[in-house]
Order: sequence, then structure tokens, then C-alpha cells
Amino acid sequence: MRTTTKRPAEEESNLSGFQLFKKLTEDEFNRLNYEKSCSLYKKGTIVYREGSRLTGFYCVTKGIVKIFKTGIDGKEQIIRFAKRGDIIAYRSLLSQELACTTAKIIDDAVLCHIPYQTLLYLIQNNWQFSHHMLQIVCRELREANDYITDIAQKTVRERLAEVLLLLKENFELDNQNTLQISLTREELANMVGTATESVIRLLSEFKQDKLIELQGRKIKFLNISGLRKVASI
Amino acid sequence: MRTTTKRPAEEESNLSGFQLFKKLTEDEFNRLNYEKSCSLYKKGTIVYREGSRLTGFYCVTKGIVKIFKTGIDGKEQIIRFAKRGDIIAYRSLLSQELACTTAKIIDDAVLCHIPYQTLLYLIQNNWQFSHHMLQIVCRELREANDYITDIAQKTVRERLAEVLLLLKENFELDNQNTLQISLTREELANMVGTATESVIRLLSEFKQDKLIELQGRKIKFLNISGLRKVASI
DNA sequence: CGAACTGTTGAGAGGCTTCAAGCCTAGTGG
DNA sequence: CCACTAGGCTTGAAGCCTCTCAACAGTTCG
Repeated sequence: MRTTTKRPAEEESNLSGFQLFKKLTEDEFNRLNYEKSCSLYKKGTIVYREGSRLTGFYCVTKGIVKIFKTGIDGKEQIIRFAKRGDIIAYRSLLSQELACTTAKIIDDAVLCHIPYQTLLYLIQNNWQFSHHMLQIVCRELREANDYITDIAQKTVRERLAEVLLLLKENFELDNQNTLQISLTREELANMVGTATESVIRLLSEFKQDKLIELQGRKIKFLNISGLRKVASI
Repeated sequence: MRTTTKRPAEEESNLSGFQLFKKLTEDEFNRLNYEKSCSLYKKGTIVYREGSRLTGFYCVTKGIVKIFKTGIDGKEQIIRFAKRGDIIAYRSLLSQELACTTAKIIDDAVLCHIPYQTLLYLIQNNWQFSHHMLQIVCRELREANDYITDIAQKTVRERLAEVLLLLKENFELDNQNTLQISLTREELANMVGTATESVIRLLSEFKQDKLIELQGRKIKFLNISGLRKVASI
């Protein structure tokens, strides 16, 4: 159930900031802009569901999208968050498979849909684009492999500390060292791969240990190198 | 310490069976053959190590290669096994990063080294090659994401059953339903992400439940749908 | 104001890990 | 050819980390 309201402002649907498109010719970039279609998505909207057939990929120009898989008992496993500058849904599209994840808006967003045909056109005509795309997928694959190792070998405590540091890298802090992404305890648990209660208990331990400060969903970093130590990095 | 003995037989270094190269022109294929260099690798040989800079990728034309990451305390996490028809080391090469995994021969192998320059040449000149490469990486990324979800949500028992089924898919059985890949208990543990002792205990439980039969490292499948049930597939 | 969701805390159970000890097999050297 | 050693395999016992269940407080929202 997608909630597409009015068209987004021009500057919010501008793709010129995307590294991926840096090497396009003027013609190719114009074609891209002509064939894209950008929309506003409200928080809570599902962009696409696991198992659906995709017609294109999306560029995130604003907001935050949660990408997750549904495992046993419908428990979510969060694979990553996409924000301004990221692309989503490209994996299933390129491998010609059904979507293996669900994408849900967790912060009002603007997404630009690029049709499969356009993607194919770019791959066929601009090797630098393909090359760049390859690099993006390969990086994501490394991150996935790293995460497999972590999740298989580290304790929940270590993983939670690591996830917090990861969030810090991907979503800037405000001038008070407070994380600018608001996640529920359950979402944190679904990143770490643990129970909600465990996250709650560990967060309050981190707080006791003066590593972080908590205020509702706001997380403020007090001792980053301490967290690194807990995460065994 | 690479143990490259004599050159492999001609038919063992033939790349024409690789899907990846199916769409090359005759010229491109000749160039590939001219620039490749194939060698025999003995069991136990390290092809490349985590952290090293790679000069090309490898096509596996014979044997089995174990790809793993080294985690806490030097504990291995096996990412995958590569066999005839697979390529390895391409991820780090494409993303221009240092190797994030180690590759070790576990069954005498023949690998063909393709220099980075050749890879780049193909990407620049043959969009179908790039496209195929993209599909390969994307598939591997899906598998990695699937595995993250499994490892985060399933029990060790479920994961072990799943790993056995996975091995069955990737390495044929002989006519007695016996797995044609020989792994130590520790290697199984390093795939599942658990302790060696746990694998041993669970395997003998599977045996008691008449799901498998054990004879040293040989694993014979007796009840595949039963295993599927245990794996929650 | 109640419903629904999120967050918190406690208690109990159990799956896994770790440690330890012994067995088995294969490869080595005398 | 055989004893010997090293590494892999197996089993038992103890303990802890983590999950689950349950009850309740806090918050949001219609």
C-alpha cells in the first residue's frame, strides 16, 4: 500500500548528487531524468515486499528506508538502512529474481523510480556506469560477509555495541553526539539478531557503564572508544 | 606459500565451460586465454590471504577452494566453497579493496589467474560480460543476506541441517546418497557458526533420528525431507 | 478514556559453550 | 614393521548467556 502524495520539490528529486551517475554523458543523464519518476513516501509505507516482482530500482534522495527480510515467525531481520544517496531494489532487479527483502519507509522520504529498461540502457551504453554499479554491489557484499562473521562469532553484547557504532558512521550525530536516527528497541534487536528484552537490558548496562546516555529513542554517545572495546573492534 | 607444481593438462585449464565468458567475441576469448595463467594447487595451499592486494581473479576449473574470514581468536568463518565453474577473488578486485577473505585449497585444484587489466578490458568492451558479472555478485549478495537471517534467527540445530542440505545442493552425491565433499567437524562448525563439539553432538543426534548415516567424514543422506523439516525450510 | 503499541524488569528454563579427558586414525621415524 | 606423536573425534559435566513468558508502566492516538 504505497502512499504517494504530491510530487516532491525539484531539488528533492535531483539525482546529480549520486556518485553512480557521475560518469553519464549529458544525453544519458537527460534520459535518466526523463524516465525517472519521483514521489514522496510517508513514514510506514511499504515500497516493495518480499517476493514481489520489481519494475525498476529506486534512488533515495531524502528520508530513510529500512530494508529487511522476514524470517521465522515473521521476525524481521534488518539488512540495512538506505538514506540520501543510496539506491535500493537494484539487487533483485539485476539478478532477475523476485525481491528477497521488504523496504519500508521509517522517515518521510523521496524516492526516484528508475525503470528496468533505463538501467539496462545504461549498462549497455556506459561501461563506467556498470563498473560503478559493480563496485557498489561488491562493497555491499563485503559488508554482508563481515556481518555474517560477526553474528556467528560475537556475543549479543558485542554486536549491539558494534551496531551502535555502525549507526554512528552512517547517520551523523548532532552537535551533542546524539544519533540522528530514531529506532525502536525492537528494530535495534532486529539489526543485532536478538530479543527486544536483551537490547533493553544491554542498553541500560551501557548506560550504567557511562558509554551512552538514553532519552527515549535518542541515543547519545559518551565514550566511543569504550564502545569499540566492548564491540571488540 | 603457494605450491604451484607443473602446468595442468590442457583440458583442465579450459575456460569455455564458464557461463561468465559465454558472450565474449572470439577475439576477446583468445585474449583471455592468452593472458590467463593456470596452475595446479595442492591441498592445503593458501591462494591468497585476508588483507593482501590481489592482482587478478581466479577461475576454478578443478578442485575445491574454501573461502573464509578470520574472526575473533583466529576462529574461521567459512563464507563459501568454490568449485569447478566458480570464480573467486573477484569481489575485492572489483571494489578495489584489500582481500577480506582467505582462500585455501581443500581438494587439489586447478586455478586460472586472470589479471586485473584483462578484467577491466572486458568490462570496458563487452557490456554483456559486465552484466553477467553483476548477476553473479547479486546472487552471492542474496545468499549472504539469506544467511544473515538464518544465522541470526535459527538455532544451531536448524542451521546445521540447512548447511548439510546446502552442501548436498552444491556438491553432488554419489549413487549411495553420500556427500562428495570431505569436511572436518571443525569446518562444519565454522560454516554453521558454532563450536566443534556442538556439531559432533548434533550430527550423532541426526544419525540416531535416521536422518543421516556417518562413516568418518562421509555423510550419507537417509531422509532429506526430514532434514528439511529440522532446518525449518 | 481506552486501545494499542512500546519500553522495562523479573524469574525461570534451556540451548550452547567451554573445559577436560580419553579415544581413534594417520603419518613419521627409528 | 612397529612404536610414537599429532591432530581429529567423542563424550561428559558445569555454567552462563540469552530467550521466553509474564506482568506492568508509559505513550500515543483516535
